[in-house]
Amino acid sequence: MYHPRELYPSLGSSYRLGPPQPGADSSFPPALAEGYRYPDLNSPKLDCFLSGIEAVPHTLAAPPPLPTLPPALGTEPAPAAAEALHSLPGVSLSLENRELWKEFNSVGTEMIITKAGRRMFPACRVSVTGLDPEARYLFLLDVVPVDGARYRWQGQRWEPSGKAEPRLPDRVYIHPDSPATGAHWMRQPVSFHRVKLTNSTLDPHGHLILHSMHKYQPRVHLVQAAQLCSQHWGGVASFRFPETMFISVTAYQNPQITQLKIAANPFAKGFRENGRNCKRLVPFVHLIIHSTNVYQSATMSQALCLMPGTQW
DNA sequence: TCATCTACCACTTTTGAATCGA
DNA sequence: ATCGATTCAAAAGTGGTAGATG
Repeated sequence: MYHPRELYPSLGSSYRLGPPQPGADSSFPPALAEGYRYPDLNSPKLDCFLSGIEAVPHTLAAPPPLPTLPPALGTEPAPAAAEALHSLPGVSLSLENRELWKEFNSVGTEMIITKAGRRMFPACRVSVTGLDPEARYLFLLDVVPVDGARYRWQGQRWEPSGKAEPRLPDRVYIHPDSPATGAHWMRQPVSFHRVKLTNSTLDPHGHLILHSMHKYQPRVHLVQAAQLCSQHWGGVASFRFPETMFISVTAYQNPQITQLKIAANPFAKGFRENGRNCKRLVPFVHLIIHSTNVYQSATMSQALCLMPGTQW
């Protein structure tokens, strides 16, 4: 498996999202840095959806609805950080591959969904601090609609094009390490790269079911509990990161997203250079791939925007 | 006619079993 | 007998594309 550090050595090992420390880089506002906690997400509600564990061990029934999310992709300011009613005091989450997400979000992230299930790229990868090293926790991820609209690619940008499809039965992905001790979760970043998205409403594999051409927001939930089916919860905290919003598609609409995926995803190397599959790869992206120095001096989106005479 | 979806392709990475040597 | 390193084939994950679908 790959790691952002391997893809972008210049970015370092993590991207702090917590409130800036004195003297630290203050380019990230605290509200954005903190993620977001949902005030009405509490233990009893989570208890009900965790009772749905059946044949698919890592997929659950619907989580409770959460407060209104920003309606636009990457254009709204981050919500102010809010403490959950039954939160885990002192616990904070940071998005490890935040810079990569920001690159995609600046263009308008799209995620392919297929009948068989498709992984997310970038994947949600988070670091957690403030857990009780001895206590046991569950790490969950779900994806919820951002608004009530269906979207259409209009050649240059995404625009609402009608009412959203009826909301599908929500599913929750449980990180396979769950339950594990706080020490385990804090030891290294927690990756949800195995999460798969599908548009099959009858999906039997436990993938997260989405509508195509709709805008979604991943959420990460942390639950203190000794077992998956525990009836006793020590606390719950939920987080979302605005830069991880995306529009689900069955085929990429924005060519810039295609180029970013090809450039950043190791599995798409076959489309980068040489070989049959490099037809659509533009020259400047070749430059980005082959020259670490070029990428270090400009972000991917900057490079794409600066590409002279490039037709997308 | 058009937008969207599906199946298949070639390519790359990941995974795990088998093998070997210390 | 055990352990770690290496090798290799199969499985899984990519975007592109042609054709199907509504």
